[in-house]
Amino acid sequence: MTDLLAAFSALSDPTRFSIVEQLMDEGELPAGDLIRGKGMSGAAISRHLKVLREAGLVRHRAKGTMRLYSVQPEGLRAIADWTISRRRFWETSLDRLGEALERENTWPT
Amino acid sequence: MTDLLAAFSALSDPTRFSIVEQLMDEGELPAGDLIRGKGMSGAAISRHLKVLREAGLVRHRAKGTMRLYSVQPEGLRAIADWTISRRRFWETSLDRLGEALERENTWPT
DNA sequence: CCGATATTTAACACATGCGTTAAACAAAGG
DNA sequence: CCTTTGTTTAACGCATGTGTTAAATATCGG
Repeated sequence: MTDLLAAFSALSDPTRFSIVEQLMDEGELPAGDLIRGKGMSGAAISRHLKVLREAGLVRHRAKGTMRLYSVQPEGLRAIADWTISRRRFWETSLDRLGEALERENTWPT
Repeated sequence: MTDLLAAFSALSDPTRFSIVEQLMDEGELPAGDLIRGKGMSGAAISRHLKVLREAGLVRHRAKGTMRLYSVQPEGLRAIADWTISRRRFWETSLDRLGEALERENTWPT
């Protein structure tokens, strides 16, 4: 399976998507923090994290007995590159990419 | 399920992804054309097309007994919007969105 | 070394996904 | 009408995905 399809597959699950969003919003977090609030056993979350790791969307490093998870940009790049390469299909005359960017805060220079 | 997750889910299947790519490359096509070359029964492709329709990624119109399929921009927009909103995670200092765009051919004005 | 804490792996049950073939439908044309 | 062509739906079987609980691992601090 390509990187891109693996990324789509991994993100298509609501639990995994919310994990990625949480890591984007809160930065590096221990697995335990990702378990709390998801209404699911630690074992289930641990397996979701494995899927995200194998899709290249997150990475983790050991700190003592904890595993600190964070977003891995490479996996997202596969999606971003595809999206950009096909932008002609989602852009409209009144909604160019440049304007889409302006709806967001400007990136740091 | 949100539009975004439905789109990810629909595109995570290799057959469905290839259908969307083919429609992007070749434009509107009858279901029969999408069946040929996929090495799979028409019934299977028809069900894949239904999944893509329900995810808002393709649409179809009747022409005689044929169904002409094409890409539906709205579904792709969900992905594009999310990707752009999170671009900070896949951009790098040497690879800004603007430069990524320049790697592609310029969009029509 | 022992027990407590953090996380992953194993084994299992159940739901969903995807392909098949056969049947159903719909439009077109003789 | 009746048949042919194009496409979808139904019924089924098998593989994969996702959650559970229990057990395994690993690190830390006496």
